[in-house]
Amino acid sequence: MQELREILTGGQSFSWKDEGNCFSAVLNEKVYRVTSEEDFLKDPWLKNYYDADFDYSLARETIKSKDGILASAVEAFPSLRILRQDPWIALISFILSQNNNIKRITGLYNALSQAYGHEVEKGYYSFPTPEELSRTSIAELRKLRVGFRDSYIMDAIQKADILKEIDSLEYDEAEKKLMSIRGIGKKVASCVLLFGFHRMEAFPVDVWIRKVLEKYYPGKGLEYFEPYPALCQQYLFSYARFLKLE
DNA sequence: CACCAGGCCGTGC
DNA sequence: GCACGGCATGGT
Repeated sequence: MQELREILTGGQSFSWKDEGNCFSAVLNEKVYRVTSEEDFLKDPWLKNYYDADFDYSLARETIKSKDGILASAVEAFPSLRILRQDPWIALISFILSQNNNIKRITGLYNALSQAYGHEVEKGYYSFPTPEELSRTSIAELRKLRVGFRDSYIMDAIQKADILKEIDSLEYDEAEKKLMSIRGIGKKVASCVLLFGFHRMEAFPVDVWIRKVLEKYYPGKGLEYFEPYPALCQQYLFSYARFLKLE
């Protein structure tokens, strides 16, 4: 449970709710409830979502051998991984994420689900599709307290078809395409590419990563984290928040 | 009251 | 190209 908490509610996905005795999420038109890694492995859809076929133990060994900081991060969060989320969900999630905290991002995610998604099980709402969300307006979004992100969400709805092209594009082109949506800068684009399209070459730099890089990796370029930049980034993100780096 | 949170936009240089 | 303030909201 503690292992799963960081993966499911640590800032890469906002779909999961900590129910106390399990984690639940409305995905793939149903409510999933999990308490352990095995729960992901025994369901085909969840197994893919959990990125079960990737050799994380090999990656961990490689990353651990780089330096003491990464070694400590890997030890602290041994089972960390990159979930394979839905591109649209990742897009809106990380629009909500800017200048915001994880708790409130999750709250807004749930507010959108209740308002525009559909009830899959009593009290459990799916995240709205682009079509469902297109019923909203700037005024309604403001009522849900999304703040200045309202116009960003509206533009993302308009340009949702962009997501269909991303898989066929090189990273830089895909990034540029996503950044043509209002409110999508380099950081949000990298999160969408990583968490929504599983582009493992992504390296999202947020305030926490910025602090880690300044403190522990001054002067180092991102090539230092090859061949697992995204995983290194995720380990450092969790570790920085764990340490409450100042 | 201040400052911050998985940032981005517009402006000025 | 880079630095800066503004931006909605809720928490500390």
